[in-house]
Amino acid sequence: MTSLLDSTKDRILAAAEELFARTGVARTSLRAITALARVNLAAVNYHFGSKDGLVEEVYRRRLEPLNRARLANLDRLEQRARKPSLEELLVAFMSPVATLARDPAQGGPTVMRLLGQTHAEAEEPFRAWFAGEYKRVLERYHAALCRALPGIPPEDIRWRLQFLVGALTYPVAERQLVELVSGEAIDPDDVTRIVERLLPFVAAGFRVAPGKPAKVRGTVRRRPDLPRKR
Amino acid sequence: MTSLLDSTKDRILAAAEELFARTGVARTSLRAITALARVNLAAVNYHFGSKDGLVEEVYRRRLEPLNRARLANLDRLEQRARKPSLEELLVAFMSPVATLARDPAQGGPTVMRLLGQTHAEAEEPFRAWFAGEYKRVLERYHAALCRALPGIPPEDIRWRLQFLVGALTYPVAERQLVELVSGEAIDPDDVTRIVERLLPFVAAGFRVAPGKPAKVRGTVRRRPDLPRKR
DNA sequence: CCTAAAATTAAACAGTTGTTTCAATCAGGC
DNA sequence: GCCTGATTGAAACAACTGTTTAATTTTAGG
Repeated sequence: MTSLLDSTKDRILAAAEELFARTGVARTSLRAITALARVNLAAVNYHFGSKDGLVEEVYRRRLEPLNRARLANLDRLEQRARKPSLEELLVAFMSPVATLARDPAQGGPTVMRLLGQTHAEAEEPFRAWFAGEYKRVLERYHAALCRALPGIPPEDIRWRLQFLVGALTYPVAERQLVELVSGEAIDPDDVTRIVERLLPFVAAGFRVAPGKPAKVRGTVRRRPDLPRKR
Repeated sequence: MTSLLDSTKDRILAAAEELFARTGVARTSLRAITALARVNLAAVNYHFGSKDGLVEEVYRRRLEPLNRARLANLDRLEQRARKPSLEELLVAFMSPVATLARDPAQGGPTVMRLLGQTHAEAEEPFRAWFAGEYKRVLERYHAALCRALPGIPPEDIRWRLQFLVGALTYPVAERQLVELVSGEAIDPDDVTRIVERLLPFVAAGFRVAPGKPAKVRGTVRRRPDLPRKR
């Protein structure tokens, strides 16, 4: 994975990405990173200024191409003659994730767990940048989806976009947990399969008429404080 | 939120939950917790043995009632005469989340971010317990959903359950980010609204015929390494 | 009221964290 | 060759981490 010819900077990025994805940013020390990269400890601060600088670079390296691809796909769909279908829009949004996971040079399967951690991990000011970029993408897709689904209120489409992101991010990022629960091991290349399975699911969800605010009655009963069995 | 009459143990749990949800376990120090709880530093190790012990207790306190409610709801549906509908099953699974978020005594809105962090944060051996409990719940719902949807292959239902969990967890846990992106502030009580909006979405997704393994062509183009503008 | 257990306190522990320093080494242009 | 700037190296820095100690206070039962 880490070629011996790679520069110090590249080796640090690769090692950091690997460890961030595996254990999270907070639990990963610079010493663990530099040891894995076979690089001097001070190299991180020299090349990236600080740990935060490294974190930002690690994430930016993966998120930028992802967002760029999503916007490029949308551009391509919109400059055609006929207006894009729901399925085309969903594929345009989801497929770059599969592509990233398929290409080792762009992070490969590892990058997916990294993406999942983004939401939980991100701290200011990196979070601000991330949210800004992300917002741009979601806004454009929201507009396009509204045109493709004139029958659905824009507010519902906004929520459904969030559902889509959740449904896409979770199984792809939490591979480990999903495997444990489902029993079956997940092939790294199967991010593509996940997207294929997800497509009809969310497409149907986007098209359906939104429910009127019915009451979803809660059902968690309070328990009197029983003596806890240990 | 933290009553002055609460015991030391309760105050620690409340403070820890608050900080874990806000910044994550790894980034939360015992000193930050004990300061917020207005309690001596050593109290954590005295009452919970270790930080890990505290973490486990914090999560267990919220996850146990959630899973218990989900199973109880399912029991109730299954011991009726007619077999439960898809919507009934989905409500049984989702509504406890809304109930927890509505009741401050059971964690209130804060607990939702905590749940979202569970997946990213959990470390062994706590992760093992969590995955085991979770698996039991998902297995039972999987079986029930298969009966309610005899036309859909069990494997697809398993995946769709994962999608459901993702779609439910993400917007509910990442309130902060969702707000930032969508512009509109989210009312804490609106976890109920989220569940209401999510219900028809996932119901339609569960019912639709699974797509055949069509190719979802990737669309992330590699870029030659342009000089990075700084 | 006395006493034994439970709970709280302040202080120190050893280990790890990100960062800095400064000398040593490397690279390429003249 | 030599020199200048970029890079690497080993060591130390202060700040912070979870945990432990031992003395003290509080609590409850006879």
